[in-house]
Amino acid sequence: MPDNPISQSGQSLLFLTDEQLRKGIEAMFFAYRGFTADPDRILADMEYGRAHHRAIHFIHRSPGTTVNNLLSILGVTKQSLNRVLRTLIEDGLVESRVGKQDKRERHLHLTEKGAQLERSLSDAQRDRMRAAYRAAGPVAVAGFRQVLEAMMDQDLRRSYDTLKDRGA
Amino acid sequence: MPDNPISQSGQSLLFLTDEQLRKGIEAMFFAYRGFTADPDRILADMEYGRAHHRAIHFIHRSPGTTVNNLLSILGVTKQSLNRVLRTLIEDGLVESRVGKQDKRERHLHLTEKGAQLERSLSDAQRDRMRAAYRAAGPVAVAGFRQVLEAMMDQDLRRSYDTLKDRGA
DNA sequence: GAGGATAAGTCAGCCTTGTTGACATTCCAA
DNA sequence: TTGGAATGTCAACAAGGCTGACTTATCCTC
Repeated sequence: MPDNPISQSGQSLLFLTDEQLRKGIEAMFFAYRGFTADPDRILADMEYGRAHHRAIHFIHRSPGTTVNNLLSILGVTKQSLNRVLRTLIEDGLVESRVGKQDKRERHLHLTEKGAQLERSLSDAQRDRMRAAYRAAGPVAVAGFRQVLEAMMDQDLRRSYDTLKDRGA
Repeated sequence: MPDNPISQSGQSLLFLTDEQLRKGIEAMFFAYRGFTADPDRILADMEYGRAHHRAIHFIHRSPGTTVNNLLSILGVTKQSLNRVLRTLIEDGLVESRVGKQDKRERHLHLTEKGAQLERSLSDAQRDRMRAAYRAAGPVAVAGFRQVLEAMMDQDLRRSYDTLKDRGA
C-alpha cells in the first residue's frame, strides 16, 4: 500500500501529506501578514519602517546589547542596521553608550521616548496575539510554539532560546 | 488578586501573560526567517526574489487565476505584481491567456519550466515544514494551524479558506 | 449606440531595506 | 608595537514595495 499515509508503526501520518504541508505553508504566509499589520500601520504614519520596529524590539528586550549582538539576532549587515540605528539615535529614541570594559563596543538603550514607541508597537502586536491565543486555547498555543521552534534555523534557535531564558 | 493570572472560571490563563505573548511574537519572527530561508537560497542564484516565489506559488495553486485575483491574494499593487509577472512571462515560466468569457481578463498558468521551478522551491520549503511537523507531532500541528488562522486578518482568512477548500 | 465601469498594462518617480566593497578609527591583546 | 577585532561611514546598487497618471480593450447598462 504505497499511497496509504499510515506509518509502519500504525500511527497516522495524515498531517505529513504534501497537501497538509502546503496548507501550513500558506497559513504561515497569511498569518505573518496579520502579525506585522498593526505595527506597520503605526509606523507608516512616522518616518519609520519594519526594520526600525525590529531594532527597537530587541533593544527593549536586551537593554545594553551591543551592535554586533543585535546584528546577529536581526541577520542583516551592519550597514543596514547602522542606517536604522543612526536615525533612531538622531531622533532621540535610542541611546548609544560607549562600553566600559571594552570601549570599542556601543551599548544600546531605549530612551523614554523610544520606550514609549516600543510600548505602542508591542501593545498593538500583543493585542492581536492575545486574541489569537485566546481563540485557539492553551493546548493549541503550546503546539504553535513547538512547531515554530522546530522551524527555526539552529543559530536562530539559539538566539531565541537565549532571549527566552533571560525573561523567564 | 489582581496579579494572579487565573480567570474567574478557574481556568489557567498563564498562556496569556505578556511574557508568553512576547515569546510567541519572537517565535514568529525567528521561525519566519527559517520558513523563507530555503527558497531564498534557491532564488538568490537566479535573477528572482521572494516576490517571484509568491506569484509562482499561487499561480500553481490556482491555475488560470486572473491578475486581479492574484493581486488581492498577494496584497500588493498591480504595478508591483506586473513587474514580477512581466519577467516571469518573458522568461517563459508563466503563460498569460486571454479570457474566453471576458476578454479583458488574463488567465495565468505555469509553463513546464515554471512548474519545474515551483517544484524545486516548494520541495525545499516542504522539507523544512515536514521536519518541523514530524518533530512536533500531530497535536502540535493542529494547534499551530489554529493559532495561525486566528492571527489572520478577516479578508486574508477568506482567501486562505478558499484556497484551502479547493484542494481538500 | 453612448458612456461609464472594469481589467490589465505601462511609465515615471519615490521610499525602505537589503546588499557589496572600500576605508578610517579605536582599542585590546599577543 | 603590531595585528586583528569592533565599530562606523561613504558610495553605489538592487529588489520590491508605493503613488499617480494614463492608455487600451472590453464589457455592461441605460
